[in-house]
Amino acid sequence: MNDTLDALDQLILKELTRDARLGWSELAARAGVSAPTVRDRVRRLEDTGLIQGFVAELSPRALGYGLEAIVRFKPFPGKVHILADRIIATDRIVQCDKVTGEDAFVARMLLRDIAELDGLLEPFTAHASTQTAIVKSSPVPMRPPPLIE
Amino acid sequence: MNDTLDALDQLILKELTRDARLGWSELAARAGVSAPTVRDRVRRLEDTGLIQGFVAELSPRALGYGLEAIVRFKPFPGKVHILADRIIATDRIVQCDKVTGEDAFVARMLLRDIAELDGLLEPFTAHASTQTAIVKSSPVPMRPPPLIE
DNA sequence: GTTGAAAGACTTTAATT
DNA sequence: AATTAAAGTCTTTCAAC
Repeated sequence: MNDTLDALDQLILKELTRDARLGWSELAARAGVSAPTVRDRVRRLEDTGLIQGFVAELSPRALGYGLEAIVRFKPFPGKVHILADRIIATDRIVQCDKVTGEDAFVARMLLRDIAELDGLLEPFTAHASTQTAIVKSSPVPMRPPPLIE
Repeated sequence: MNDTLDALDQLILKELTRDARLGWSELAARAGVSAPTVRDRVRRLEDTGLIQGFVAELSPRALGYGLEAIVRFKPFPGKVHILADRIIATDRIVQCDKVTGEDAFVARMLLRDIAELDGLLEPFTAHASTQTAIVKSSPVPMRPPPLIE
């Protein structure tokens, strides 16, 4: 699965999870090795799938989404599949997991304001009951997994 | 809050949310403008806070985390603050939101295997009751917000 | 697996439209 | 606000250790 991360790999991952646009030479300087070396390491980390990709993170608030909600969906009998399809097709849902238990899906939904909530959930009323919680703050904004071997 | 995104901004954001390491010249070619122009746009998008940062995404599975759990915490009276502190200090919790309702915190936790669950929740038993759901799949892995103005 | 050096490609600045 | 051109810098390849 993963051939143990040495100190260099760990340093590279730490830097790239902070700033994915760091150049090879800057990364090399911080790591105390040559540019071709870090480039090689990163390519290997990508090839093994440990680095899944490099992405820009956008601010929902700056985009006009004033609210986030956590919505739990409890599917009606026989509706699990169509519910999943609807969730995937709803682009205001920016994250969703299928989980054990009665509330089969847990989703994160973006709202311009609270007035939008009813309308956004309406398409799901035929397929599931929902429970909604409004996000008041995010004590742990998405952060990288601890690096273990 | 945000001075409307024109077609160029939108294209740039779309590309950078797919590959944050794209070079200016490649981005410029895809957008049909010059390199200094895209560089300028991206700088402005960063300055306005719309682009929060560029990060490498790591694979929890490739790091040896075979399971993910969604844990809901219902704090005991007077324990909200210490609970929040413990959550923040737990690096296996890679995301946590404080939400409305009885289950004041909703967290995403990484587990090497199911045997770890009890031990990881044990430190919280003095401060909250918990409800745990195991992630079976992720129909919507974290994706960018829809771009609106 | 890592390095150093050279060629080539990219980025950045500044002047211009 | 975007472009061009030039200077500087970074990246990449490859031979060597």
